[in-house]
Amino acid sequence: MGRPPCCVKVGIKKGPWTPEEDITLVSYIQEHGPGNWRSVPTNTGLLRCSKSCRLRWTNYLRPGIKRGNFTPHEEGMIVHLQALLGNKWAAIASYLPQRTDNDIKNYWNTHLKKKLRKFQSALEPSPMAATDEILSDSFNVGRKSLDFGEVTDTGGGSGNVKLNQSCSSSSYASSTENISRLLQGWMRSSPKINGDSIGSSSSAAANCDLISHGDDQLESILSFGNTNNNVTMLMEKSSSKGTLQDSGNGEKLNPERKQKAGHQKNPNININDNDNDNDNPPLSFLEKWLLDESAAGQVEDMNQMMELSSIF
DNA sequence: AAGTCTCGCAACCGCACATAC
DNA sequence: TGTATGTGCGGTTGCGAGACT
Repeated sequence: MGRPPCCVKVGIKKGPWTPEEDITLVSYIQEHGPGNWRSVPTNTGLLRCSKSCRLRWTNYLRPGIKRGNFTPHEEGMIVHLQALLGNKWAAIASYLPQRTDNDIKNYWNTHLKKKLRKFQSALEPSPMAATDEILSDSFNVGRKSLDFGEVTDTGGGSGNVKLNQSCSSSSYASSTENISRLLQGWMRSSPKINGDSIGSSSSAAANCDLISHGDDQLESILSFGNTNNNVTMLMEKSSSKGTLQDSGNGEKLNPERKQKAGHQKNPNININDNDNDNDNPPLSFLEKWLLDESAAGQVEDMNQMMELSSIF
């Protein structure tokens, strides 16, 4: 017996959300909090299915969502994490609390994947390599940093880069941003809504406690791209608290799915709060590695980049 | 100026997983 | 134990805007 649809399709509205629908949804969530999505359409009168309401909230209306340009540092983190975790967008998004998995997924598919592919073909020109493409592209292997968008070296040897992208929010996006902004105060004053907590430095890394690993750990991570996405190697070295378990046979890796009690999105957040109530818990090795400007912000080492991009 | 093409993003779809009964 | 239900996730699609011819 197949799983029934999440909602009766008849009379369900599809397509883009209107500002009025957004306001209705936000007002309801302000009053009742996120969750119990099944009841949202009936209680609000929205002609949307529950999944659509949840998606609209988590991907667009949820407070704290950052839209627009991805910074070079964010790009670097995404590249690293994608090489490390594969297409586990929710897990990757847990490291970028202001970005949604959908945003990251879209950005990867439309920008980063393309650029990494070009980068790889520039480094490993095959007989069939599209030479014209390489020549015409602004990508330059000899440059100090990857050309993610229009990256300009600010000089001074600092390694800082400026990113000039032409991303722009639509006027409608602006209106929903305003809706989100209206919610900021509510989020601050209301009891913690675990699934939507943002800005915490604790994240999925809390699940894979990699603190206190040495250079060999880094070596494992860096060579990850050549291991057919088998996380076992990495996790073998982690402590017993590690909950990322990938048998290398496609078994679900995402720690969120192991922590769905209470129907919380991103349960990784605050997952170790019982151990340490400090608002700024020590960064795990992985987090330190990811947040390290020299590693994630500019990707200086071309050989390292080769390994990361070898998954393509 | 008009038609066509390309690209980016919001939203949808189907499946997987957890839980309640 | 099996079924129903709720939710999360990743892949894909379709539309609109801008670029191009």
